[in-house]
Amino acid sequence: MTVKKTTPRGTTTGASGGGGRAANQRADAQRNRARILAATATAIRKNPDASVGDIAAEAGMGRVTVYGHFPTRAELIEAALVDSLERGEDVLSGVPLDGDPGEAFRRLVASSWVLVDQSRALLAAAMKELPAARIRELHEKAEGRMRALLLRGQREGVFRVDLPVSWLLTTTHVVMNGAAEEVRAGRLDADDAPWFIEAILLPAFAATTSTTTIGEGA
Amino acid sequence: MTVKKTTPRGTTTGASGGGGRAANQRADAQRNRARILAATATAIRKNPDASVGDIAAEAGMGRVTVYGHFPTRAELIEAALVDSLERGEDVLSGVPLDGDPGEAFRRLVASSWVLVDQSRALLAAAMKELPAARIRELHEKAEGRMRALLLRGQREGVFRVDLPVSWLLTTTHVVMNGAAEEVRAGRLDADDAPWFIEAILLPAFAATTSTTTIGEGA
DNA sequence: TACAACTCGTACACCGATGATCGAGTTCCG
DNA sequence: CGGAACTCGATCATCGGTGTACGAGTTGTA
Repeated sequence: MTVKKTTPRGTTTGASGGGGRAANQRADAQRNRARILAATATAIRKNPDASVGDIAAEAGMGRVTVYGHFPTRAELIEAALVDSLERGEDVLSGVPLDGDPGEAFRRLVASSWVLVDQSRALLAAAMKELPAARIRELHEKAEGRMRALLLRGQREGVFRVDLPVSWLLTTTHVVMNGAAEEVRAGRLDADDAPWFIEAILLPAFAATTSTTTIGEGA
Repeated sequence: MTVKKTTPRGTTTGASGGGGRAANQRADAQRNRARILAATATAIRKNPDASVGDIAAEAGMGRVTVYGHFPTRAELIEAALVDSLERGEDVLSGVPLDGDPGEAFRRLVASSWVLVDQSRALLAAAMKELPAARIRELHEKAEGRMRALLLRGQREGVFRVDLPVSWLLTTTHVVMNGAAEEVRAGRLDADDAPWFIEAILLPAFAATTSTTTIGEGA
């Protein structure tokens, strides 16, 4: 009777309850787990649908070893996304959101931009592998923060109220992603991106004070 | 010695020179070709990476028949995109672009929106299959039109000049795509979309009346 | 009407990715 | 130090998609 050899411990550990991190793993196993997660992010960034083999190569280890940590490709992608999002939370939670909504928005966008640029490929990959509900669930916190800020801006008369917050939110996402794409394509310098994004979003979201609209319909 | 049976005639007909359309095809073959193209669009819309089998099923015909018209999956996707783009050209070329740039832009966006909504999935699929250069080449005409309009708007002082036209163009694309995505997700009514798009883009692109540009180079 | 064009189904070879298994080597950790 | 945990490479079965081949049936067109 031979005992199971491969498969460390952690993987996703049941998960059910709270975020019970890796229980009793050996130190180097944890290190490898981290390396796999990092490799996943970069591999996916290079090629949106990289295989587990590609990822393993990127991490500099055997394909089976990766399977030892994550039973399926889907769980691997999810873990990588979760990791990336958690890391992002650490940054975003430090951004002060009080004071002028416009200024706060600007700060939040500047910080978010970097994160979006890093993990959007991962997110795209995850969208193919995971149910949409799970994706939304993971974004909940970051999205809630931005939504709350936009809402406050509306209440204080700084942001326009003739458009629903959901659309402002979508626009924000979309413009940031567009900037990321332009950077990736080499058509935009990464350092200029935050300014380009602000330059679009701030006037677009500004409360219509003295009707600076161009065409003016209705 | 049996003669080749399958494979109609047309496919892409050498192509080299001009756009020599289907030469001597039987009437029903042409009809089927059109059906395949349409099915490709709808199938891809349902599932971004639908197989040739899926497409054939959508068209209500055998998989081999599809291969009879298009030798490879890539050529099928390309043909579908070309067809979709040509159809779009017919619409877009009818939009009057003279007069106030803001108004013209609004008209162009409204017309483009529908087309984007219809063929963006196809475009996404094509991006995975075709070289980026080919994609750009196919968009050349539509993109050129929009670019020229934006440029005129800048020259006439209606659109801001502190951002490059390329970025305005990207923003336009991205916002329209975002709207399409929201519609697909059921979070936005298709009829409202054009207004939502304008509402964002027009103030975002408007010339900064009080010239307080922040970055302002050169 | 008769031929050629076209369609259809089945079947096959090929490829790449997934996920499991085994056996042996290596490394951590008590 | 010694056993357990972990890594590694090779191998295998499986699955799904692509593209090809054949043979027979069906339909447009001269």
